[in-house]
Amino acid sequence: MGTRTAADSAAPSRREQILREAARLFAERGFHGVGVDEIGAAVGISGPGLYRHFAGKDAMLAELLVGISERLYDGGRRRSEESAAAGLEPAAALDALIDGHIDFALDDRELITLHDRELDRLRDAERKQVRKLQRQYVELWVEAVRALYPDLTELEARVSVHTVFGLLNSTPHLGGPSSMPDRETTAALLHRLARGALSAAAPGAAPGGSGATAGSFSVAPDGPEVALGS
Amino acid sequence: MGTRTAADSAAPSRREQILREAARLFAERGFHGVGVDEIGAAVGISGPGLYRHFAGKDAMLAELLVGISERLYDGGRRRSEESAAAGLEPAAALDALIDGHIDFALDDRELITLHDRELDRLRDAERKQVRKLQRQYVELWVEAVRALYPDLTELEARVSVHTVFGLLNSTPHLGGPSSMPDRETTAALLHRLARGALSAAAPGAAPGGSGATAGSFSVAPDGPEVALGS
DNA sequence: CCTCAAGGTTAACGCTCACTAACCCGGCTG
DNA sequence: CAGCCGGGTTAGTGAGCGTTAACCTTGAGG
Repeated sequence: MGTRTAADSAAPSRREQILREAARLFAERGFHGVGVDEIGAAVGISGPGLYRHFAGKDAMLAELLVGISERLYDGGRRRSEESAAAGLEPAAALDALIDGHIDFALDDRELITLHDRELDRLRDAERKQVRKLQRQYVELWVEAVRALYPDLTELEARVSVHTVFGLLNSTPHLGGPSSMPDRETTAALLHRLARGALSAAAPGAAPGGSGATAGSFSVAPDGPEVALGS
Repeated sequence: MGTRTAADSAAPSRREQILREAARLFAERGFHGVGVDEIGAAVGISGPGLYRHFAGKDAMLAELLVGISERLYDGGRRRSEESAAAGLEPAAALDALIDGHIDFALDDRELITLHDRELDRLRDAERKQVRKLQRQYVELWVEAVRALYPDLTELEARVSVHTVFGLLNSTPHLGGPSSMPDRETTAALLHRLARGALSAAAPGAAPGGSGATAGSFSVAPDGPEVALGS
């Protein structure tokens, strides 16, 4: 391993600078669409100078993707543990997960893009590592969702969680800030969308956990509330 | 362009065979990750034989992407027009759009993957064409959504539609049929999730944002009673 | 039978691009 | 001052790959 763990956050430290620029370029034009010379140029050095910091182009991608998955999973686990420790109700625990993911999706849109676009360019070892972290992250969500909506089957919960990831991860497609409300408003909207989707996942048409906390569902002041009964 | 319109559906006609295999391979390993020799091998001919049918590798991708966007938009427009002609209520019109998109997402998962992964590999002309079709398709949805939820601002509706696309288009990430219910069940679940998300888009109560109590976010209790299927 | 076109084949070319080799230089440290 | 070493540099190399060239086969038509 490198002698350097990712501890220094104060100084951008070249290495991190390279990673940041590489992430941006990879997300913009794809892993194969970016040459090492470009990455070098983006940080002021030229071409093969990168090999003083990384074993190769693949290594950069690997470090990026593993880092992303770790950040996502660790963040999710931390939040889940905090929720459990604080004895929060299931709805609040799920909200914490959602907010964490939204922060990530809004702050690191490029990483989101990379994460599900270039996974298969990795070597077997690293790809398995990333997949494992992804599975664990999904597991956190599935547990949180099923705690709130116990009527969901395992499979339904899993599919729902995946699609909600798709929903939240669509931020890169939203275009520049010109076509998006300000950050806080967007985050709130994303949160409502995600919660709305999950609350409708149960086939019974009666969303809302029958569990301990069925209470907190109040809303829709001017809700359209279509009586859709055809 | 080609003298051949897409009329012959009876005979796979080599050309379409090539397109189908190319789509599969591109989706699997990315445009740059697939060589022409592989595409040729997939249809039983080898390498440069493809150039009897296409001007180049780019041309295959272009035809695929333009075809996808056209199919999506045309299908959506047809359904919208039918809904309007039949005098259906807004909810039913939106349901029609959702079902159309779900059919597409379930039947042509690879095309979905290509559609938002390799768009930037196109020449300016074709990329603009695809983007235009995409915009028009989004417009259909935005109109349908706002007809049903008039309280949504234009921006909110647009963002919500994009995220719902992200939700529906996440089917490729769901893994094989082993990790998915049967088609009909999955379609119904996706429909509920999409409707649930959209029904929660309107800013209900406190946009307290990140914060505070999670409960204030929640969602209309009786969400979409999906009138699906029949 | 000759021709012609459609649809293949293999060989080769040329370019891009990741990576290596060889060299260089400034700043610590002994 | 010597000497190492981290971090650059430029030139070169070799593989991969899209594309072209030249040639071959088959079947239909006058």
